[in-house]
Amino acid sequence: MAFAVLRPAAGALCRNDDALPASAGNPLGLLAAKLDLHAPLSDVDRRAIMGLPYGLRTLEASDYVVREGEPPVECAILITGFAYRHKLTSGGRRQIISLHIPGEPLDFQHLFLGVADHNIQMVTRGVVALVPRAAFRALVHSNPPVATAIIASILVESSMFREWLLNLGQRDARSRMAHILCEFAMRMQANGLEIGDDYELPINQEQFGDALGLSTVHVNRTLKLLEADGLIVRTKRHIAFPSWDRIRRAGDFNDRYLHLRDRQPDPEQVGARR
Amino acid sequence: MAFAVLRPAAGALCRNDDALPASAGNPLGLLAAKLDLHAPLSDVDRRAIMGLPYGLRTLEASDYVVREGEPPVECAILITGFAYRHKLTSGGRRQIISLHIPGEPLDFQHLFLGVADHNIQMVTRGVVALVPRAAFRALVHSNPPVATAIIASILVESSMFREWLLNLGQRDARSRMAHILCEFAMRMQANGLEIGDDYELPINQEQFGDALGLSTVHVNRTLKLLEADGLIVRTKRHIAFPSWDRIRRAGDFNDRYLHLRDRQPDPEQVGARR
DNA sequence: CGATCCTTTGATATGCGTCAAGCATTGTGG
DNA sequence: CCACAATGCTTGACGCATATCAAAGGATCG
Repeated sequence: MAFAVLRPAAGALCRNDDALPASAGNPLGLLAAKLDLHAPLSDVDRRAIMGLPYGLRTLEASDYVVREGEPPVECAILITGFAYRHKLTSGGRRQIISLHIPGEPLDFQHLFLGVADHNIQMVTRGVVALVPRAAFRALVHSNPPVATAIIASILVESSMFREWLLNLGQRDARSRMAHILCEFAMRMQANGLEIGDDYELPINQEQFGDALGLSTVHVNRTLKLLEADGLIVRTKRHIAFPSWDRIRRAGDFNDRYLHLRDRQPDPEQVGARR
Repeated sequence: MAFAVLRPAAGALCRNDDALPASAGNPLGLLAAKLDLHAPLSDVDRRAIMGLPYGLRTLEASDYVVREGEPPVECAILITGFAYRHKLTSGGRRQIISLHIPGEPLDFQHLFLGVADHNIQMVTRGVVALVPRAAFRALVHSNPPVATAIIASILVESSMFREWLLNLGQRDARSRMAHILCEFAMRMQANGLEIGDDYELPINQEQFGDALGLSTVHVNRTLKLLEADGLIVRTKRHIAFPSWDRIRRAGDFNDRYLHLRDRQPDPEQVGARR
């Protein structure tokens, strides 16, 4: 599904039919906040990000944002809703690679590549901001603090891929599932999105299975196992953790790989002019 | 194992006890060649890379290059020998994340992060060039073509992590193994390292198992299965493919994710000044 | 030329997949 | 507002791919 390119004047806001978060006079403010998590940005840097040209687009559940094999042109930022990244085997089996929450850039992984090597699809209905890729690349080449933040965000995402590899390759179903539940909760919280003691998992059990490398049936059984063990409480897709410490241990979850506490020092101080 | 920082004058060559490839008057030439695979570099750019300050160090098999939890300071480039990236569960199970061949940068994944989130260890004895991380970061911030190549190389590595996720999550042992054998052969070849019709797999079966998420026993059985099916011929650790097409199909191997044929256009032409 | 590491093989166990069917929930159109 | 379709969840029975345990050969190297 190729979508038309909307490219309004820089900084202009295209209101759309979906409600946007109150915080966002400019929806790219969400991205600026997210990038600031990885490397501190000055007001000037933030303005540079929010000054990027963009268009808003509402997508339905299961709409494609990126399709494998196509050349990336627009770089999508998720504003509302959830999305996921996946790859398919030639036999049609699907592996979900990552799950994305509002504010996250969806396509930095293709920023400097010529062809998309995986798909990105909406989990739910939502809004994305489409920024011409060239604008981001120009920023990377001209604004060192923003470049640092963008690259750090790419690297943190890669780190998450690595942790998922460990998860798939070495942990059993129970631990694997607990791990991802922890990761999701922690990321929601770090991005200021968790509302109370529980959160709603936006995916169904089939999708969960494709993220975990498990069959749907086994996902169901493992969920019930975690529940029976008192590690989670479920109502529909809402998950609560009676004890963070217990679920954390069950999932062998150590948040180091999310790099939430190692913001880079200001790049002004790390240039090689020693 | 923290190692002392060697930092000779820029461009100076520290001859070491190990034989270096004939091509390399300057061992960083290997890196320049590798980066040029991802984005075209001019002679000036190449010289900028080869002008980076570095120190050479010979490491023994199983020596650590990077250790999880430590702050990255030096950025290692593999000059000779093989290395691998891995993570451990708290229970001590090891997942190998990637396997590295001469010429490859080992630590770009930590270039803009404050703490290492995984380990890198030598598979064999070999030589690494250690470049101060700040020097690479300065280059990223000052030299757009080189920045493009470095970031592209990071992104291709991430793409490989994604493919490995698909491999671990969705393919059975036979296909998974065939896939990695294909990948390794293709990368060796793309980097000008394959010598004939066969190549030597530098790892033992236990390590292979940890890369595939399989037990050592099952690695052995799967190797013999591939052999019995005529997909590979083995003598010790040497692997040959009687038919590239058959092993490729068995491994569901499509090299798109390696991005060998989509070098970026010269970044001079992609700035956002439209 | 013994010690160590690596590979190979057999026997047995198990975690998870697959198949199949029923149940619950949600949305939709008459 | 009800009926029914579509989608997602749950459960049982069974099979298989892969793990684990154990031990015997090779290879390699000081």
